[in-house]
Amino acid sequence: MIGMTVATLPTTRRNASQRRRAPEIIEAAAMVFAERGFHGATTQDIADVLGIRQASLYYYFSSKEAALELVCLRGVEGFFETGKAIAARPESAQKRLSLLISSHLSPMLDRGNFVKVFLNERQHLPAESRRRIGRWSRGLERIFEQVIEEGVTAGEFRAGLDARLVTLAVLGMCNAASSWYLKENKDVPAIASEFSNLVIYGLAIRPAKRRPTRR
Amino acid sequence: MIGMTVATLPTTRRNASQRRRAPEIIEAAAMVFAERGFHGATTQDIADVLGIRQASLYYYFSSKEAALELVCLRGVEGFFETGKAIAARPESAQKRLSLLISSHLSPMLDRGNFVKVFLNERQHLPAESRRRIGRWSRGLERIFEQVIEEGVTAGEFRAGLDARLVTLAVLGMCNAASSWYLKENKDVPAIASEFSNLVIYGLAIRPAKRRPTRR
DNA sequence: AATTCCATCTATCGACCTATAGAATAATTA
DNA sequence: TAATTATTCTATAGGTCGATAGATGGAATT
Repeated sequence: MIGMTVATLPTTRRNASQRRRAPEIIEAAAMVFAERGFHGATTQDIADVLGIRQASLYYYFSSKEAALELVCLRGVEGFFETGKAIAARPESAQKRLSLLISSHLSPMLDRGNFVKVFLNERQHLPAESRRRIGRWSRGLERIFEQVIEEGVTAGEFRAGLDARLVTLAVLGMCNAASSWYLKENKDVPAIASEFSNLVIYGLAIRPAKRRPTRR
Repeated sequence: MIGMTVATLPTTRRNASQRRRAPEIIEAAAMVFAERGFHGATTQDIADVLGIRQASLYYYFSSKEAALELVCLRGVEGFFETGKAIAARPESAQKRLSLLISSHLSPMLDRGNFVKVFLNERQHLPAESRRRIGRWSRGLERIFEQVIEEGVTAGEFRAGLDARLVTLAVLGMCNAASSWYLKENKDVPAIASEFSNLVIYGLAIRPAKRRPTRR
């Protein structure tokens, strides 16, 4: 359309990544939203982090809500896919649940703010994108739930447990980490290991009855 | 005190509860804050719930932040005291931890919105009241942590577990319930029972090794 | 060198929201 | 019933914030 010479796109068309600073801008938004919450944060706050003017942000996103959506998308991305891959492995339910816990915790290392914003602020997304993103997280819940049920039918886990409640317990436990892992001095593998032990032993069939160590 | 006959306060001084609707107003605030978050909610939203004018609210609280503080106070009240009482009982650590979990979950029945607001919105309190309220919740964490440590030294729980991480796991698990217990169709005793089992079995010393049921 | 494009800037509008002042009404007490 | 007190109202000030329009300067392209 513009600047065409002869054929289609003969010259080294500058189709290179437009908005080069986009990742930096969205990271700043994640940081500010994580710290103050979506409604508590102002676009001015984001601009301050970047050292640019408030209005300049609108070159990178069309609205504050759009920025939230970008942050939330990076906050969920990968969770469902890796979860699905782990659930499909040919290993014991114990092993798979343990891996699910690890992989659920690991994104906190490199994109903790994104995950935190997704967890706490997704309710403020406009209806449409909220539903879209909500599907991902319900999908992930189903993955956990199913592995737990498989563990029960395989005889690895206690019969009679409520897989739904256990799922909510495990996810609640893991997700809470996003709110304290910066303050506490614990590294992700240590957290994953402690949580896995708690859950795996907690669900396991107890081999023999034994009265609580008196004395 | 009230209804004295002769001496001080000759007439039936109307020292009765001023601001009669105060509990109703603060409940409406809790509901709105729980639903939209502190900054996402407007005083108009609260007034709409009550069917009064926005400005009339200021007869009941001096600022929106003051309303948040009132809600948060009811959201934490009792947790620390009952926790302390349970921890002091002369029972096994298992039993006490189990009771701590139950009692931590039960306020969701009658004041779920207050608890939810405390958990999610306390960060937006003015610095002073945030610190004051923060002390309560750190106190509660210490109670859990100590009971867990006592369980280890008593030989009820696995040696080598990280009591701090387990505390954060248990509280994360329980607190998450405030965000889903209305949607999920689970009653509080069922949740408490499932969570207790998970945690108590998860921490318990396993009586015997047993390889995962192959086939 | 001229042109086009990218990124950021200045300036500002309009909407929304908290909080105050003071009038008006309802309830209670003397 | 009159006086007093409690509650809600109207009106609006004052501030903040998101978003738009259009200008500016620099970099890349031709």
